[in-house]
Amino acid sequence: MKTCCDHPAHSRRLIQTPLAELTDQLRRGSRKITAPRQAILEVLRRHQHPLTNKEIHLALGAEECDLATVYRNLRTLEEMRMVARFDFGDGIARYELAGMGEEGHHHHLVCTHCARVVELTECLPSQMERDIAERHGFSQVTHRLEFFGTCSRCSAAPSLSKPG
Amino acid sequence: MKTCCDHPAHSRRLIQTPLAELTDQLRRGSRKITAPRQAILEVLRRHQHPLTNKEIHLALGAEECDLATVYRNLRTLEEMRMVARFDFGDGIARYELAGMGEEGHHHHLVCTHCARVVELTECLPSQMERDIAERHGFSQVTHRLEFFGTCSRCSAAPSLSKPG
DNA sequence: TTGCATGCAAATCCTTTGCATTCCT
DNA sequence: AGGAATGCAAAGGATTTGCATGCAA
Repeated sequence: MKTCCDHPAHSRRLIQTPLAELTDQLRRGSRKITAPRQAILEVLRRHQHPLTNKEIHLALGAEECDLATVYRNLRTLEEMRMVARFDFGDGIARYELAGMGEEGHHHHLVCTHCARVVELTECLPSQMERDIAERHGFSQVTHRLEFFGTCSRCSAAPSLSKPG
Repeated sequence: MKTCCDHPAHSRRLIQTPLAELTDQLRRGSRKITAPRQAILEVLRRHQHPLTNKEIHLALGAEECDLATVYRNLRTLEEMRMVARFDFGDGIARYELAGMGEEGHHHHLVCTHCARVVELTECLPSQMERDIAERHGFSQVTHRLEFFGTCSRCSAAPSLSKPG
């Protein structure tokens, strides 16, 4: 499988939306194209696996902006649906560049020992969400689904494994 | 449907494991039967829908113990699998008394406007988890699944709805 | 008796916010 | 120009932890 970056702990198919298209989305949302914003989008484009605010901030390197700006922008980008937020159960928000519509939707399998993350293509049976919405009179129903377990490396050497 | 308490925002089937059985589980886990511990279990038994640490602490009433003790106990109970922790995406842990084994496993449908919570009986296709585990060489795979949407009351009067 | 559990207070960590300033559009 | 975005510092809120004391086994 083609991997998104050097990080051996992650593997997923590449989306690689051109930066120009991302800035267009900002424009269409009446958001200003600022240096921090572009830098953050570049980081997300380079590392297409779930990143925390802190990790994004670190990855900015020379393009560094304030950590608060990272938080503010990720929130904005989430509202604009340009990024997707994931919850791995540790109380820390993680973000990924969102694919267009349905194509982008996916879930993860997370190793609870070494934090290795595998992107999954599987999802719920398509009618399940609709059934649940209808049965309980809810609208605009979405879901959050993540899998957790122990990866092969960690079951082999429980204490030796390190992320990456 | 039989409801677990007066709270109109929640409805679920009752489990009502006897307190004696719960304290037995503590004993089997070599945990001491203390007043705070029993009081917390009583609260969880009375309100069988997801509660935050703070809510549990409030519900203790006269049996009040320190909030830190609530946190410590919920963590312990989670490790012992006596309670299940849920993530509703707001960064606050919520707990429910766990049913025995498979029977207890369930998911929720949460209204993102008024926080109404509906317990669901639906779950993933039973082989899906096994397939994913096998395909990626993971063991002991579990999952977290929650649904979010707008309940009928909130779509009718978006701004008037209040929890409960 | 013996250590696990608790209370209290302080510390952590993630995240948000107020405000003056900067800078896209 | 004018409003949105940023930097900086401080605040907020959930959760954890150190330590002396208390209590179940």
